[in-house]
Parts: sequence; C-alpha cells; structure tokens
Amino acid sequence: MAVTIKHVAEAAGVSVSTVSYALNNSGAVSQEKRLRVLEAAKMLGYVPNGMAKSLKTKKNGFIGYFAFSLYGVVYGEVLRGIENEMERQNQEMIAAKCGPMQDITHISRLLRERMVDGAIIFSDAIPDEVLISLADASCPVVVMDRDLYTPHISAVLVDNKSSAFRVGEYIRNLGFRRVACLTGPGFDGKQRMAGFREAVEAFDLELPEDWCLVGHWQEDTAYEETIKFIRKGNRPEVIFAHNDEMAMGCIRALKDMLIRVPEDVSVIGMDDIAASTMFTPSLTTVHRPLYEMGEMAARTLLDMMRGGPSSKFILPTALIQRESCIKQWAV
Amino acid sequence: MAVTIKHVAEAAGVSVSTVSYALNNSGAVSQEKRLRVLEAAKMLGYVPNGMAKSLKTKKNGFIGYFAFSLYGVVYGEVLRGIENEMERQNQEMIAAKCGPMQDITHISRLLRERMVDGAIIFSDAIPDEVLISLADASCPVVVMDRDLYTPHISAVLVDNKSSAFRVGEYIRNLGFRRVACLTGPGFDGKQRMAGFREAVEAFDLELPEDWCLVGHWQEDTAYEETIKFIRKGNRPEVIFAHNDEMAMGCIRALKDMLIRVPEDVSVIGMDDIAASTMFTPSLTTVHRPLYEMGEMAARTLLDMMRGGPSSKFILPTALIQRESCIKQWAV
DNA sequence: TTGTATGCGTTATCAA
DNA sequence: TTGATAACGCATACAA
Repeated sequence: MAVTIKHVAEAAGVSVSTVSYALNNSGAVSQEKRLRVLEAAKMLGYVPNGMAKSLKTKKNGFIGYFAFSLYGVVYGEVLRGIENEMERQNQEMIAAKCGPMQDITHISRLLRERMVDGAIIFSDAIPDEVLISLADASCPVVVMDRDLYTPHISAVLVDNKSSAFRVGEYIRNLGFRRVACLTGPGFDGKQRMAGFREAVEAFDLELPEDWCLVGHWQEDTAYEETIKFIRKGNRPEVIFAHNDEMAMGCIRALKDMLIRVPEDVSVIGMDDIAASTMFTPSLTTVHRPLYEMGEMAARTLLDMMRGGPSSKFILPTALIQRESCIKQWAV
Repeated sequence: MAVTIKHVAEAAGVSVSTVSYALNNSGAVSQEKRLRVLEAAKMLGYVPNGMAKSLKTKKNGFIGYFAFSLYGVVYGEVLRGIENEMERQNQEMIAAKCGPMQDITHISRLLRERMVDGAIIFSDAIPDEVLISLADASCPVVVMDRDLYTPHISAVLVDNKSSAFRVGEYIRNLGFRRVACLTGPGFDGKQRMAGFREAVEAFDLELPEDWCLVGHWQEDTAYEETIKFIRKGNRPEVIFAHNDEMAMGCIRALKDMLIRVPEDVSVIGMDDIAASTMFTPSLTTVHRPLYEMGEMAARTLLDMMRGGPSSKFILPTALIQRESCIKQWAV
C-alpha cells in the first residue's frame, strides 16, 4: 500500500490539511511545521496520488497528443515539433494512437474523462461533432490538417488544395502534359486530388481516369500500384505522388522496370521528409512545414490553456526542385 | 459540469449503486431497471469519470510506454511492434517521452502515481533502483535493451556486446585490419564498444585510440565527425558505425570528400532500419529485431499483468551483407 | 433485487 | 496558523 498524505500527517504530528498546505505551498504554514512535513514526506517516500488530485482539481497536468499514428516520418516530425515546444514551456504530455474508427472510444476516454487538460488532434478518426462537444475552456483542443475552428478549437493546417494546384502549374511550366497521380485515402488525399484536378482543368493537362492510382501512403503499396500500372503499358511523362514515401516506392518500381527517373519519367512527391534529400534521385517535392506545424499547434494549445483565444493558422508550403523531375521542353 | 452517476440515478429513478451495477454488469439488476439506467445514461450522455474510477479500483486501463524518444526510426519500429501487440490484445496505451535526467520526475509521476497499470521502459534515464522500487504485482514493468530482471521486471534485449564482437570477426574474415569506430553515448554505445574492442584484441585488428569517433546516434553528427576525421588524413579500411543513421551520415561525408564506398572505404552499420536497404550503397549492417522486441515486450507485460511470471528474453541479431562493405582480400 | 453508507487520497472551506 | 470535515465520482460491503 502506497504512503498517503495521512501517513505523512501522522509522522509529522500535524493534520492532513497542514500537510497539503505545506506540500503545495498554499495556505500559510509556520516554517517549523513546513519543515517537519517536508522531512516526513521525504522520509516516507511520499508521492501524491495523481488520481485523487485530479478528482479534486479537475486538472492533471498533462496534455494529450492524439495522432492517427505515432510512428512514421511525417507524424514523427510533427511530434518532434510538439515535443520541443512542450519542453520549452515545461508542459508534460502523453501521446496515444488515434487510428481507425474502431478504437476511438479508447481515445475519447482520455479526452472525455478529463485525463488531459488539453489536446492536439492529428487524425480524422474523431468526427468534428465529437470534438466540438468535448472541447471547452477547461480542455481546449487544437486540430491539425483539418479545417475546424470554434471558440475552443484552434486549427493548424497547410493549404493542401492550392499546394496540389501549384504542382499542376509547375508541371505545365515544365512542358509536361500526360500525367498520373498516386494518392491515398482520407481527407488529405481528397484535397490534394481536388486541387490537382483543378490544375489539370486549368492548364489543360491530361489525367486519364484510370491514371489516378490509390495507395495507402506507404512505400510498398505505391511500389505495387506502380508496377501494375506500368505493366498495363501506361507511360506518363510525370507522376505526382501525394506523399514522399509513395514517391519513393513509385521510383523504386520504375527503376525495377528499367524506366529511368527522371530521364524517362519524372516524379514529384509531397511533404519533403528528411529522406527525400538522401534518396537517389533526390525528390522534387512540396515542402510541408511539419516541424513548424507541431510547434505552432503546441504553442497555440498552451496559449489557449492560459485563457488565450482560439486561432486558425494556415502555414505556407513551397515547391522544392530536386532531381526527380526535370524539364522536357520549354513552352 | 459533467454528468455523473448521480444524475443518471436521478433520471432513471434508482439509486447510484443500481446505476453502477447496471453499467458495469456487476451485481444482479432486474432487466427493467437495467434498461431504464442504460437509457438514461445514453440520454444524458453519461461518461464515467476515469479519475474517480481509478481512485477506487487502482486500475485505469492504460499501460505506458516510456522511451528515450518517441520519434525516430529505431524507437518508431519498436513502438510499432508494441502497438500491434497491444491492439491485438485490446489493451489501451499511452506513450511519453522519457529523455534526459531532468524530466524523469515528470515520467515517474505517471508510474508512481499509478496512472498506468504497467509500463514498458526503453530509456536509461530512470535508474535501476527507481524502477525496482516502483514495479510490483499491481504495476509490472518491462525494460528494453537493459539487463534488469526481478520478480516484477522483465527484460527484452539483444546481446549488443556479442553482436559487436561478431562484426569484428566478420571484418577480420574479409581481410581488413585498420578499422575505425563511430559510437554514441549511453549504455548501448558502451556495450557495443566493449564487444568490438574484444574482437579487436582477439583478431588482432588495429583500432587506434583516436579512431573511436563519438557522435550522437544521428546522421548529422556522424557526418561532421567523419569529415573532421578524414581531414586529419586518416584512412581506415573499414568504419563500424554503431547505428545505421550514423553509418549513413558517415557515408555521406565520405562521398562528399570523394572517397568511394565501398571501393575505398567500407562501412558497416547496426540496427538494419528500413532505410538501410534503400540507401545507396545499401548498408551492410547488424539486424536488430526491433519490431519483434516491441512485440515481445508488450506480450510479456500483458502476461505479467495477468499474473504471469517475469522473464528475460535475449533476441538474436544477424549480420546482413549488403553493398557498403566489400572484401579486400581473402585470408 | 435494491438501497444506504463508507472509503479511495486529495483539496478546500470553515471554525477555532 | 491550524485542524476538522465536506466534497470530488465512483465501487462495493452490507443491510433491507
């Protein structure tokens, strides 16, 4: 059985309330008793019980980061940004996976049962309505990559749609026309697809319906899709993969089928993860400021927890030219 | 104010205990009242308060994963293994960073205040004694990459020392003699260094004292160290980097200094992270079963939580031959 | 089958 | 400056 405040009180020969005061520096306690309490606490190895404390105070000192996945380069980079800012402001945090629908009951427990004082959500598994009903002044929320903005919910996102549109523009300016897409499921995929389709329309590119490949954002699924695609005899001039990992899988597949990148086919990625520089060929891609997004989300959340207003940040993206995509002819 | 069991009781016209029984399927409740309670609970949007519940039951349904870092390829892979097993067994979990000494008070809070029902620790920031004092039947612990084994602490590790020794043996068999090392801080680094030194001794390799470079396990620090090292005019036949990320940084540096890998200098890594296949040249490295370590740790913890005994698993490593290290001459 | 009452370990209110 | 004591929301032994 753990040692409680009661034991400390007994050992120090004072009442429990005095112990509580002394330990929390609240109330006025005589120097003498304070010392006695502190000593007794240390001697007994007293550690406050977080559960009991939270039950009273309705605060527990942790903020939660709930992401679709905890590992992986993209989520990792965001997490790094969050962690750094949290550390800087001396705020403790816990992270939990918040993946496919089936297990959001688990996560919403953490939120609904007030086991965190605030939350950053980077997952579309929790519907807007639920988030809206959960967030309030005593538990503000920041959503990432999602356009949800209320008095107690802030948003940090990039404009996926216009980023994808600019990729289309870039492709046109390089003189390409016949283009394929490699997208993925979820909100992000839809937006990027929408933006790119607009560009296809606007710049008179050619994107046949069955040239929109769908992977699962991972290297291997992109590899498989690309192999199948090329086997059918398709030969696009350029492939726009909606994230870098899929761009890499795509390039690996092309290489394996003896198609040179970028000489025969160009490939453009998105995200600008660390590996995209080291990859051969290095990836032309759209930089998403993942680290900064994390930092910003953390900063905003902490600000809201101090009573600050909610806000909505749309961070800029930038097209980074590297080796995987080269100009064919000028217009 | 959140809706409590009391409100539900009132709405359903029964006592709080009946509500508790009905909601937890404990005790015997008439079908009629059970239905009334369930309906009232749903209508009011009742969610049990985790804090209060835990305060009573001394359980809270979460296990904790405390790692030196939450992101990064190595920790990510371990986390993936843990997560999968937890999901399979339907166990919820939270993760928290457990980095340098300064913030272990934060983490041990989660442990000591019993905010988790069990823990997996992958960090040497929490000293053995602390862990020993914290772990008990109601909160078992699994440590990773660390040799600590008590009735309530299990260990999952690989034999770093003998793995490093075998790298030395391999190097000798390839006909190399003059070798450099690129290690990192902490327990792992020490062990790998020790094992490798034994091999140097046993196989009569040559490892000058100032050829033991020390990085921080990251790509960039390895890059810098290697540049400095080569600038001094040193030319080893082979460099043993104690993890893959440093091996990559090392190779990048060599390339930048127009030294070919493996033609001029061979490089061996450790871990066998996913990127080591894709890297050019692909990495000769020691495979550490990171995913399996995670899985095993999770499985063991859950088993202990069900009353099973503690255990110690030493998982095998394997040297994977790829492109970054080639034979110079046979012995 | 149901309700009453107690306690989990704290904090905080109120007297003393 | 201190000490009883009442909550916090829940589970459960016991009584009815």
